[in-house]
Amino acid sequence: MNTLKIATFNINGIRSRLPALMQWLDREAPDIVCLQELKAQDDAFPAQEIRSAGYGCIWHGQKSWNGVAILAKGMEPIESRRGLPGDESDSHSRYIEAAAHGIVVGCLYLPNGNPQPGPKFDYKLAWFERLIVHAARLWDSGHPVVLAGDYNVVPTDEDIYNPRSWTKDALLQPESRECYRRLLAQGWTDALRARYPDERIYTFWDYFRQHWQKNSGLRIDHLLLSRDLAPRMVDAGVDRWVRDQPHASDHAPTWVRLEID
DNA sequence: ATGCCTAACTAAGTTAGA
Repeated sequence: MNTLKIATFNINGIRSRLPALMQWLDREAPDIVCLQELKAQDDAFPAQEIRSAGYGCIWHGQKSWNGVAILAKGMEPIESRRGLPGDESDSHSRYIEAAAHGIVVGCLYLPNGNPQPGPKFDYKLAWFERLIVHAARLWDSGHPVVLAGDYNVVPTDEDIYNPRSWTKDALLQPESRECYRRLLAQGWTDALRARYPDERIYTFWDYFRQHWQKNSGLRIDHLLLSRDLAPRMVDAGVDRWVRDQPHASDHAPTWVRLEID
C-alpha cells in the first residue's frame, strides 16, 4: 500500500529551529510539509539545507513575523497561489498553496487575534471569512485538497486542557469557533478529530507554567481533508517527541497519512 | 487583572506570540 504522510508544523522561527527541522525530516520522512511562522525574510530561508535533505520547497517570508512554506520530498511543489484572495492591502505572509504528489495543499497561518476585542480580532475574523470563500472554491474544484496549518482556533472545550483561564482569548471566542464550524460545514473532514473522536489531543503547549511537562495543551493545528481524501486516511497523529527537544517550538508537527493509488 | 516564557530586532527595551 502506498501512503503519503502530510504534516503541518508551526516552527516558530525557522532559523533558530533549523536543526530541529532537519532532525524531524530525517526521522519521520513526511512527504509533504506545511510550515508556519518562519519569522524570516525570503532571502533568509534555508532552502539549501532543506534541498540537501531531499525536499523541494517554496516559501513566502516576511521580516520578523509570519511566513509560510511548503516542502515536498523528492520533488518541487508546483505553486498555485500565494496570499489569500479578497484583500489586496493585506501584507501578511500567511497563505501559500501548491500541488505536490498529486494533491493540492493549502498551507495557512490564521491570525492569532489577541487582544480581543480589537483590530487584531477584527483582522482574524476578516481573514477567516476570506479563507472560507477560498476553501469553498477549492472544495468545488473537485481536486484532492488538504488545508493544513495553524488555525489559531480551539474548536471546542474538548480541544484544550482547561478553558477556564482562556475564556477571553481570541482562540476560544464563539466567533472564531463559528468560523471554523462554517468551514467544516462545507464538507471538510478534520483529520485529527476524525481519527481520535473521543480523545484529548493537543498540538500546542505554551512556554509558561511548565504546560508541556503537565500536558496542558491546545489543539489548534488542523488538517482538513476534501471529500475524496477523507476515506483514504489510514492514520493521523502528533509527533510529540519534537516538542520535548531542547529549544523546541511551542507547537508539535501534526500529520495525516493517506492511502494513494 | 497581569505575568509567566521565547524569539526578532537591535543594542535595553519593545512587540508579538497564543
